[in-house]
Amino acid sequence: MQDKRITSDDVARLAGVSRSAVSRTFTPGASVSESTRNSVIAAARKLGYRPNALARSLTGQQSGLVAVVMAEFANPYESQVFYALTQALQKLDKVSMLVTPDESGDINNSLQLVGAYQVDSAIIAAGSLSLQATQICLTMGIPSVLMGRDDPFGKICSVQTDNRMAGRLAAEHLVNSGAQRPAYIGGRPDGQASQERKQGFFDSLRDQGVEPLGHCDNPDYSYQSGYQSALELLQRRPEIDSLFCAFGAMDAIRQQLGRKTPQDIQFVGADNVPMAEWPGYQLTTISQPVELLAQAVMENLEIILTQGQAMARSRRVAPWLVSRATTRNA
Amino acid sequence: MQDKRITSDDVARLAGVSRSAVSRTFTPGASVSESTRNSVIAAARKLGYRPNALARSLTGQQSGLVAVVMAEFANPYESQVFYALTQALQKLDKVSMLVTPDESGDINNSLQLVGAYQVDSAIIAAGSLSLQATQICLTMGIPSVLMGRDDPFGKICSVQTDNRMAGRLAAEHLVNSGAQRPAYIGGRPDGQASQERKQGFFDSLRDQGVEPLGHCDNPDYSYQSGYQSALELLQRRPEIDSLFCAFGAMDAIRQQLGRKTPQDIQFVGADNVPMAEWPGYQLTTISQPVELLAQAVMENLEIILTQGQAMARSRRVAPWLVSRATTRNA
DNA sequence: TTGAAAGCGCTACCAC
DNA sequence: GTGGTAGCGCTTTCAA
Repeated sequence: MQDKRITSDDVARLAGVSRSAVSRTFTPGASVSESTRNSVIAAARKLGYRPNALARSLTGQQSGLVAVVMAEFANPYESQVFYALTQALQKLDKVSMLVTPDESGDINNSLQLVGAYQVDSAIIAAGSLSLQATQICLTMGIPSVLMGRDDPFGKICSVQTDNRMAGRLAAEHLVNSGAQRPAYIGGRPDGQASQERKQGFFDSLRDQGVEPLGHCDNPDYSYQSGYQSALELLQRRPEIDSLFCAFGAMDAIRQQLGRKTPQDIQFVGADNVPMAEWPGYQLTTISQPVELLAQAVMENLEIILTQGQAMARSRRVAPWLVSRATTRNA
Repeated sequence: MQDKRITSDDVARLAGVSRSAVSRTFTPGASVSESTRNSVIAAARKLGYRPNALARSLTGQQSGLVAVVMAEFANPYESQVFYALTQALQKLDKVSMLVTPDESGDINNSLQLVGAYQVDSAIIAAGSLSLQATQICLTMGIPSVLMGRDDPFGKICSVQTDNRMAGRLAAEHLVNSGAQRPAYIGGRPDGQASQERKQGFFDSLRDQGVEPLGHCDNPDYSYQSGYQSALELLQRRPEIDSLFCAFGAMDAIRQQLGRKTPQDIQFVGADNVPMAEWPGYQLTTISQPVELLAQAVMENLEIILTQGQAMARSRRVAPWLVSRATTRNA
């Protein structure tokens, strides 16, 4: 119920020391005598004192604020990533600030806004917006890490899933399960991740002596668009017996075309979204190693902040196969 | 590429005015002459200046930071809410800070952390954790708004969906569609929202002369638990011909029990999650009016901040029926 | 090890 | 309407 904010001055007075002493007590690795430290801690606890992070950052310290730029939250994968990032940051006593484009789809205003909060760094995971966001962060002088794609200009480091490996894992699983005529339905044709997945998938198939039967992209990686793409592809090539794809495509084939799994067709999902393990789905998927990605981002952030933007290297995180019964109960 | 941060001093110098003039230019409703304002704006633009929000908040201004306390992101409804809140805050030049419990499920440390950032207020939507969070925010002196439940102590205001109305809408829809033996599968037995929904549902049924056939709760409102509950209920009362429930229950009945819709059984979903409109589902649902809820929260925040915690009143936001083809294509 | 004092960038108050 | 100045809470020299 304390109405007034407790300042270091209050603590100092109660502890009978100077403000400097209080500050030192809360500065890791500063030089304070045991007795001083103890009385300060005691006074601080009694008063419920916490250093004002805003005031601290004004003295040249890091603010502890990290911007997370994301354009999409509809896809559960995105929100999972955001949650994981926030958790990881919290563990380092940092705080995430979500930055989203405004209604017109523009990211600039929002970035300007959080820029005013002196964020130490930015994590850019905004899909199609990421290039623009990267540019803006660079000109604002905010050290940044990209997620989910490379920086085509090679200016900043990135963290992403090893998509080729994801493709290979999917291919191996399908072939091991007896697939003979596999196909791929991917995301945006211009999406780096989708391209890499496809490449890994096809490479591995050929290595195993299986000829991939076809592939198609879906314009925006949405459920609907995957649904459509799958219908078209399967109408063109009805002999396809297995697919590496996302949920939309799978539902289309099972529901619209009435194909049964695994008798008629087999699937590996491209995203280990929570839905994949629901009783109705039980879909074998390639995991998106969200926590590991977040961890890798934290490590790069650390490097960037202490040694500079140039010292951080891009990183790939290995996904793995999550094997589940592929049959639907219906 | 500018490396040094631009301060109001820089702008003042370039514009040939004082720091005060710069400050006034960026203070809505301050008194500056047109000519001064213009030259300041020009200089600021040229330098890429934005007032430092952290420094500003040190002068007694509001920080513009708002904590959003949430315990769950797995449920797409939660992340939708967070996104909507962030967007709404951004529109008011405010920034959201997500606060989540740490790995041990404790919210205190996280709250302490963001408390150090002098948040102006907190939005508490943490389900089962919200009572604890509310308590902590109160003792830290952070004005708060609850989402999705009432404060049992009546200390702070809340914003929530009108759950009784949701229940009534569902009942009317089912009866209009010819339902005779409806049942309800809800969330946590202790959950206020679920209880209210049930009450509205049953009241409306009785008003229409239809006797509800049964109901059950599911312990944690998860997909799995709804799935189980539905199987049990339907085994006990196989004559049930319609349900107001969530996804898990619906999938269980269609897939596990093989009941067809709408011939064998009809559904109204309790959440208008994105999935509801997927081609595979096309489920009629009660909307969760997320944007309106966010808007209502903003309005309460405004009241709290300007007139004090006590002046804000709890608010109910009306949901509506989203009617879709209830048949699955399969 | 300690305290006094300067200063981070900003706004508010005060004379002009 | 305008500029000087004090001060927000903190960390960090610098003497002691």
